[in-house]
Amino acid sequence: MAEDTNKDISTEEKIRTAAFKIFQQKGFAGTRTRDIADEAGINLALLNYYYRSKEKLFEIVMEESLKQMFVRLLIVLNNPDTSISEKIDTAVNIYMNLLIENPNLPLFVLSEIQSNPDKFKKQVGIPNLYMDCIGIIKQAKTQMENAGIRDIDPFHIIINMASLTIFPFAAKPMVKILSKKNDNEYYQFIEERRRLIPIWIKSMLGIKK
Amino acid sequence: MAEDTNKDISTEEKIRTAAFKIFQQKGFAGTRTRDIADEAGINLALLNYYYRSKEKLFEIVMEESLKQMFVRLLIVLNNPDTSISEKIDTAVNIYMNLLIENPNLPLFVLSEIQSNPDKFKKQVGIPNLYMDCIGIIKQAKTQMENAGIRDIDPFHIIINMASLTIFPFAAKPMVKILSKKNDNEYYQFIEERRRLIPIWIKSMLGIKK
DNA sequence: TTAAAATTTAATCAAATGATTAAAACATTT
DNA sequence: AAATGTTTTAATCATTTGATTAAATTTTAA
Repeated sequence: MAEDTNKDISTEEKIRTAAFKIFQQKGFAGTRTRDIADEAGINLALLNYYYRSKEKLFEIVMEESLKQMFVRLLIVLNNPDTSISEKIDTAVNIYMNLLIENPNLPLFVLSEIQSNPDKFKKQVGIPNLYMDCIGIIKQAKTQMENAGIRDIDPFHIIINMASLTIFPFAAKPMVKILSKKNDNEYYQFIEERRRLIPIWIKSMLGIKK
Repeated sequence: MAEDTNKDISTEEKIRTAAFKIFQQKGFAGTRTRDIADEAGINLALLNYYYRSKEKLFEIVMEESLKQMFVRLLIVLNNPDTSISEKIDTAVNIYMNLLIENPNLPLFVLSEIQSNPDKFKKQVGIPNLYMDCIGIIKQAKTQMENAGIRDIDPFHIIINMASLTIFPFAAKPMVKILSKKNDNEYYQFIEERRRLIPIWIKSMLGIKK
């Protein structure tokens, strides 16, 4: 049962917020609508009154989660006025901020796709992403050639940035256990990475500064 | 329903194999014991006859999955007769092999821990891992100092290797969609990474060869 | 071959869970 | 205030699902 603050927050919004929290934590199959109702502090029937079904509510959470995963990033990467180096700095920073606020987000999205691959083939938003990605890759390629950067598929670089940034969040409990770090130390470790990842990526590319 | 081959494979083993496949794909909550029974081609009651409960069977799968995730790696990293450079090469290779055979393994382990963190705090095997990890870090530190490698927490390097290697598998469907690769092209991409990741890691460390 | 043990099956149970319903409480409009 | 529309509640339904049972079948041992 969540705290009963803020009467001014609508029931609909309370359910939405609770659904984000519980779905991202437990996944679709592991979430009971009663968990969401409890977390939101509302009667179970209200969930179906406002959102019709568990599936419908889940779709809203998933669609918004997918957007969060990509929208900010694509804006940065699509900006034609920034150099590769600047793109790397900004992209890592905004991703770090996103993940610090939503640590469960990537594992939620990825494992829902894994457990039900067909369902997400046609997921809204994804088709557009491909076109954007093509553009970025092309732009990166020419920029990299112009800067005399050693020949490498730019898609590897995007995956490397995502890997180095996202994985430590996806593996948070594992990382904490293996390194015997408490929450503060873990986030200190993350902040070190915020500084280091752009350096690493650039050293991979052979960029000096 | 799976193929009914090999009468010589015991029912117990058929259930075990099916449980690995389904649990790793769908997770604990998303798996119905009937799914496992169907996949194994056996009567549902046999699952409980041999393994007593869904939980018991899951624990076996999870324990073995955790072992797979670490055992091979720790043997490589703990070998005191190899240089950092050799350790990196071997570790990436064995992990790639593991992941190509079990692409769903990392996401399964990580998301089960995420959805039920308390349950795995005391998981067998994990406590020993910490001690091993300490040893590796220490050895790496002295080796890195001796080799004049720039000062960096060796734990970052371990996390970087894991990130660059594991993430593209955890995000396989995403990677395939975003890059419009079919399965062959995806695995070609993975094989490129098998070659590139050790190079990248070494370039992060300032190792030339 | 026969008796005992192990394995397998079909049928069923009980609890969990997504969803609905009808009535109650509350808010808004006239 | 009365009527009307909206939101909330408690109770209940129907399905799914993990587990059990008792009988049937197969295997093993004597």
